[in-house]
Amino acid sequence: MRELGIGDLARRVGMRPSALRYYESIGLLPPAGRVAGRRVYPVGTVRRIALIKMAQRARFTLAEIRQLLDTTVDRGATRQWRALAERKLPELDRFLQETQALRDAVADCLACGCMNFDSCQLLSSGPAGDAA
Amino acid sequence: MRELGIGDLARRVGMRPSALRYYESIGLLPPAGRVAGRRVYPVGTVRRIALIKMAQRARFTLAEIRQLLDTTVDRGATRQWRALAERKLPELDRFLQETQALRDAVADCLACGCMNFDSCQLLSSGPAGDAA
DNA sequence: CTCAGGGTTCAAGTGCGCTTGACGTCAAGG
DNA sequence: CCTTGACGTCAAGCGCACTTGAACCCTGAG
Repeated sequence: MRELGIGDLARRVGMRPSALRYYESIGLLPPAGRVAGRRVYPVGTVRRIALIKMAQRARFTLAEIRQLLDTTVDRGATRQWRALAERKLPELDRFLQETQALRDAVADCLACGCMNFDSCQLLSSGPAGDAA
Repeated sequence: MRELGIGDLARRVGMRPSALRYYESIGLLPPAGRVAGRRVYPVGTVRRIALIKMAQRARFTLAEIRQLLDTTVDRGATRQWRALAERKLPELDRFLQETQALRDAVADCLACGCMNFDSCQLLSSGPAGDAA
């Protein structure tokens, strides 16, 4: 079975058909082929959706993900994809750093013996530079 | 100046007053003191908001953040805060791992010479375990 | 005194990421 | 033949995190 109906696909990727239709509607998935009016997806779609979910977990919006993936889909866009990926990398790194900082803050806080996160001494200095 | 009006506070933390009122309405900020009907905030609120933003950047919902912080605010809740923090730590770690994985995937992909993220060979094996 | 510039409340609106509902079509099975 | 069930479309709804608008009040500078 090299093609999947929307229900099958949805089950495979753990989403609802409505979500897949929605993705198509916003151009995140290419228009599915039709057989008797019904959508049929090549199995590769499973992988594409896995990528989407991956990027989503990293806080990319669907619009961003569409850019990441859509710079694609036909030939030629390699250059564009690379440009975008290179742009995204530092963003990801920055985000990772921030999150790591929070993680460490929580961990330190636990180790520090303070009463709670809000009142922790360790955090008084660091986390978010004030914006005055 | 040990107390701030809502406008001042908003400016300091780079948000709009409406957001601060909203935070209060959902219990994320304790009810501000009032002077002639107007909210006044102790300067410490700046720090609290910095923490909120920090946690937000790490994808905590405001409801979760409220829990993280509210286990607080009066005495006694230390135990609770610790329990919650300990619960959150692994979540954070998991999230960090996933994000790191995405970052690496993008980086590898750039290095791999593939046409785009979607078609990258390197990713064919790894990212999201299928759910069939 | 006046009035501009904040502040107050409450209800409704916004954008994102979907879901749900109403209604319709079609193919397969009893 | 008729029903069942999965699929189709389209519009509306939902939860989150806020913003905006309408209507009102207060303070203080000119």
